[in-house]
Amino acid sequence: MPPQTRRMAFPKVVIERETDSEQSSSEEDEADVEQEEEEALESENKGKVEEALDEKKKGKAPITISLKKVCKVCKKPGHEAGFKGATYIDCPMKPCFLCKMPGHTTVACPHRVATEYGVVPAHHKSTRNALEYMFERQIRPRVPPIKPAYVIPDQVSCAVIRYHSRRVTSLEFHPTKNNILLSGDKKGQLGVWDFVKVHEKIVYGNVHSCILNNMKFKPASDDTVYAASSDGTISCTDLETGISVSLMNLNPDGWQGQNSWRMLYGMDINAEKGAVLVADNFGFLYLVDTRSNDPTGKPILIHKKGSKVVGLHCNPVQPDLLLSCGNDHFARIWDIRRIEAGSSIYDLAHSRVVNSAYFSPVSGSKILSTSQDNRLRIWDSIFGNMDSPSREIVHSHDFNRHLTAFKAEWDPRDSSESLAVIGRYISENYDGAALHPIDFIDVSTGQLVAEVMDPNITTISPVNKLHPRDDVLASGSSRSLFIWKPKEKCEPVEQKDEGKIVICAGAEKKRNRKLGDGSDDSDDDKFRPKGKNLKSKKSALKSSQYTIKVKR
DNA sequence: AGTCTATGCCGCC
DNA sequence: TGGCGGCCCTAGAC
Repeated sequence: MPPQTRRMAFPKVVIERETDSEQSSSEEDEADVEQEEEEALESENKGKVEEALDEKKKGKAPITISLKKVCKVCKKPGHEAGFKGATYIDCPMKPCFLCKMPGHTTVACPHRVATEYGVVPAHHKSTRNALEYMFERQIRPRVPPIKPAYVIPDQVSCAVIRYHSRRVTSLEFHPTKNNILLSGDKKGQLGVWDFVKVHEKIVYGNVHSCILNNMKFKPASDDTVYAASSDGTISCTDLETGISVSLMNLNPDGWQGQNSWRMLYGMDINAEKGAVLVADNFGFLYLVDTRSNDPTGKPILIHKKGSKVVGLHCNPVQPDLLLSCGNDHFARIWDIRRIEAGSSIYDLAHSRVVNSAYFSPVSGSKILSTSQDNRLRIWDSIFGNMDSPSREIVHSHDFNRHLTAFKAEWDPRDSSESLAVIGRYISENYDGAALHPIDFIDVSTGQLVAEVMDPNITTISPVNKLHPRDDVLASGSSRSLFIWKPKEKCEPVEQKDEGKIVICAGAEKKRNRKLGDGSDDSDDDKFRPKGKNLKSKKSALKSSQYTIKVKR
């Protein structure tokens, strides 16, 4: 149908109509709808129309009003993208949102249909070098041959605590007190929560003035924690007293503009050397002696100059091996005994920003990296070649703003070093609710072992930490914290052909995508799941039968 | 219910 | 090489 002109009395108002009749998806009487639209438009645009007439008198161009349905994503007519209920319809003009390849949409993406499809098999190259020789001799014997059964925390244990006023950026379990979880937020506050006593929590508000990016306990000192922040300082906080001292301040002269303001992101501790290692947003690494609180040597450029170094990790077996990752699309391995700009042992290339990279927790022989290109990568120094990843697993965690960066983390208790946990960005339509699961992935096969979700948790959970000693998962989602435990008191877990379990608490109710918050805005304790239908912790726990459903 | 926004990276010019 | 606009499912405050 060609564009029509309406109402000859207003000759220069051009209405463009939907031309693609195939797209008429609705059973409604379209003529009526269009009639209404026309009337509405007419009255709405009367002013404009008069203007148009005036302008016409002055000899100006006519106004064109489009009634075409236009895709919100690509702005082109003929199709629509966006949520239909709880299912997101991709724009066919864009590459797949999940794997980034053209030719299909997310719904049809082979990686979504079966995650193992996206796994690149391991290389079996036999190149030898000093690092591999060391791993073979010292570490290989420690790698257990048998993979134990996974214990997946699957049930929200003590619901929600919401004491942070901004989104959660960092979580850490206490090294000896099993019930204590530390949390840091975008505002720089440090929370200490006893998640068994639930109501016992402390929030230290003066530790940092902006984003608390990383924290680590001081070795052999249970109640002292270091934290690195975008305010450019390293803090050392006594958890009992809340007294915090600054180990280093990279912005002693205060704000001199964003070109000079230094922010600290990656941090780890080398216990042997008694050093805190931190890295900034300009590509530099700093070593600080924990006894003297003085920097050791000069800052060292370890990533592209001017780029953010977001992660540092010392090898659990060989603490002199340092792993760094950052915005220059690389993760790099260093020997801190001989570290200088350009002296990296390996440069692990990624196609986009690397959110995190961690050595495996037991042998330290594998590396798990999370990149903004929607892929998890496994780099295996024993069976693989560090020139390329031994596994690439397509997984939705690409989001560039508003959320804390997703980081895949190893299960610290999995001696086979194959289980990883990471939150998922893309939602799953679960009984009409769009939920964002927390994924447990067997990185040795690429299989999704479990997707953990709860209808009360409608927000994305980018921050996840598995307990080093218990079957507990802590999640940070927006401003809230969640503690998950295994479903011991519930029905036995059904397991069907794929072995892919959807774990869900109180999922009987159908809900809309937007559940709403249902809470006031105070920063008081909110020991309850979110959601309008659940007003209190008591009623929430009562109403939840914590059934398990198996996804086919 | 609608509007606004804090903000990070990427690609374009 | 730098500045600027644009984003695919944000979350929460007004």
